[in-house]
Amino acid sequence: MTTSDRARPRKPRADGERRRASILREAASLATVTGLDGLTIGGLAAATGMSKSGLYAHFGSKEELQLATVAQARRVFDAEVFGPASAAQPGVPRLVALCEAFFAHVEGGTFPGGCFFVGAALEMGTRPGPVRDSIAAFQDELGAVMATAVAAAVERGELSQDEDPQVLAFELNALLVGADAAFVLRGDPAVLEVARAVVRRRLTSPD
Amino acid sequence: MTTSDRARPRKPRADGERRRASILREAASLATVTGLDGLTIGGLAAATGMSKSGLYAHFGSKEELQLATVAQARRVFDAEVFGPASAAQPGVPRLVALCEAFFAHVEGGTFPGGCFFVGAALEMGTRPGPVRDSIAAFQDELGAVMATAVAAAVERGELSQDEDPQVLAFELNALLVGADAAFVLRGDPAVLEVARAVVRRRLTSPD
DNA sequence: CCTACCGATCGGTAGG
DNA sequence: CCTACCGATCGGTAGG
Repeated sequence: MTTSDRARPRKPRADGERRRASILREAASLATVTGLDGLTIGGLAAATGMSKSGLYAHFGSKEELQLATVAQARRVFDAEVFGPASAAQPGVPRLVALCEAFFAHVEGGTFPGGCFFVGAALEMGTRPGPVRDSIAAFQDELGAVMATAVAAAVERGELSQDEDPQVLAFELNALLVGADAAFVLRGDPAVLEVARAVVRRRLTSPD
Repeated sequence: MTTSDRARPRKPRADGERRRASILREAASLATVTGLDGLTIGGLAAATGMSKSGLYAHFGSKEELQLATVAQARRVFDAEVFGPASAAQPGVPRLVALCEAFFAHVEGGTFPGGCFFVGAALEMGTRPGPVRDSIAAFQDELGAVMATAVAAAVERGELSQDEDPQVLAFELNALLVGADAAFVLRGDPAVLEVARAVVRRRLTSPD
């Protein structure tokens, strides 16, 4: 608490924040190709035109960089998937919007390697630590959002009373993961069209 | 074609073949944790008690090692999944057997990182080359096996005439991939039980 | 944020 | 199959 704390109240390191954000956008993209572990300080330095030690000034260690990259990917997912979904009516419309937004997110090429969290889940699943925990926390949230939307749909009579929220959430999640994996491997948007049709039929015809 | 070719017709380098096979079993296991790219000559040497140059004597290059590792994983998948499936009756029984064998393969812990090909598809999808091609070829085969079994089930009247083999094959594949991803991340067999129930319901109740 | 550097490990080779 | 080695790159640090 020095006097200088109040002397310059505006834009404290605003450039540094912007720089950090642009580094993390690059990091999240890179990680969908190389993996979170294959994301290298030197490689990221080259991609951003910085020196390695410049990156260490921002992130301190590789693990901190990985965690910041996961947080960045989460912000992107919020903006491109959760956002559009929460704008839709609760119940089936929200479930459909969530899946459609996911497919658009994957197809739109935000990340070259498809959904960040699908790749990260497979890569980090067997590697205990804070990075894996942050991926698992995201998956828990996604599952909870889906299960909540399913429960709302059941309450509104849009889905059968027999529908188990956890089970249908698993089914839908699997369709997203399966579509992402197939699209990344083939690069063919047709698989996303198939996935869209399956989601719509599953949510709009009788169980 | 020298005389020695016929002088020792039995067990030509049988020890070398056995050694190679045991190296590849270790390589396939390791790769489900580290990834095919994170599979390192030095790391595999340490895991097998060999020197790095000993591995180069067997495989020549890292890419050759990766291709041989994919081939090994394929042999395991044949033995543990395709084998049991082909022993079942064509149609729905074979589809169910294929999925059940897959879940048992994942749950049984053959590989610490779950299904080799799920992780490999996500990892190699954005990295063109012969290794990715071999992964894609496997996925094509799995899809074809499933679509063929669906078509047989439709012909036998076990599934609705409206069922599109390609679409249902995609659905089932997604359930396998989604179950593998969730099981690897959580380590909880309960997700496989959910997946089994979904598969059975999808294949035994009216569409 | 930089240059310059550290020990460790990478894929791969020489020579046996 | 081994030891011994190559240049390149890894994560990270010193000092500015």
